[in-house]
Amino acid sequence: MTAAPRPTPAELEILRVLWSRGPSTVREVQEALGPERGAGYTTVLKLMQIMAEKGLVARDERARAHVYAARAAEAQTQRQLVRDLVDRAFGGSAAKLVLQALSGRRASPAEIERIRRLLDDIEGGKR
Amino acid sequence: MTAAPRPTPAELEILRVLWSRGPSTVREVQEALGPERGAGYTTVLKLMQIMAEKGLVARDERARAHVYAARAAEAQTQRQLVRDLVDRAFGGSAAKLVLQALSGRRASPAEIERIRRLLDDIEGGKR
DNA sequence: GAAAGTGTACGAAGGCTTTCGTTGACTCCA
DNA sequence: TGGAGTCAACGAAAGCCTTCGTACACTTTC
Repeated sequence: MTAAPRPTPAELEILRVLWSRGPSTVREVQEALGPERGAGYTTVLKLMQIMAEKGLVARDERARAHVYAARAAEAQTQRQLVRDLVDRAFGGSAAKLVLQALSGRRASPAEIERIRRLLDDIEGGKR
Repeated sequence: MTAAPRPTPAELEILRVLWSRGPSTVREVQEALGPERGAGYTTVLKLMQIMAEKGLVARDERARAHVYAARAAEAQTQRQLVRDLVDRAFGGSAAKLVLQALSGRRASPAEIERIRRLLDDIEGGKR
């Protein structure tokens, strides 16, 4: 099992369900996706089968309804996606992306405080 | 002209050339992409023709070698891509993306200062 | 035990992205 | 005037993503 590839949009939706619900069956995921998504059962099944082949999810086949679990942690996948966007659209500058994300979008005071503290950490050496 | 769609990865590479060079011919773009990309001339031509159909670029056909120009400003496209990632991977929370982008990546002191000022602006009301 | 329900597996279709070969038009000389 | 070079246009191929119909296996229920 080499490095898992980047999830496609539909795959990412499924991963988000698995991250929030924990290990789940296909039916549970399909219902959690909600009606606005409207993906049929076999569509979700096929996607999750492919995800298992790709190594994005692990499959437990002991029960009749197989149980799937995300293989990478949410934060790890997010990091990968952010790095990808930074490289492709911001010439490798994470700071440019941050500026773009903060302008045009509001953040709560608590979140701003967290960001400030993170900036302090970065500036103050790796400590 | 409705809203231009999100550029694909290959299209984004071409847009980056157009943003940095300004209006350019296919040959200029193809050469600017560099050998590590290795896209053939007709490949780049086809991509740019499709981009013109999609409305991602404007085409000036007065000269024999048509001149293409990006239709959306770089910042606008970046904003679109960031919003997309925030929605798809961060549940709509831009702050979460920012935290993810800043950890794991270094930023220069000058950039950190710019981010701090932006946070001040946000916190201080729209002033 | 038959029928209904629930599950996996398989395959195929349609659309999009990327790639490039080929063709025909035009231009620039020598 | 004819050959070399440059260009746009077109079409097709290959691969991936998403969707779903169909088939088959197993379980539950009457």
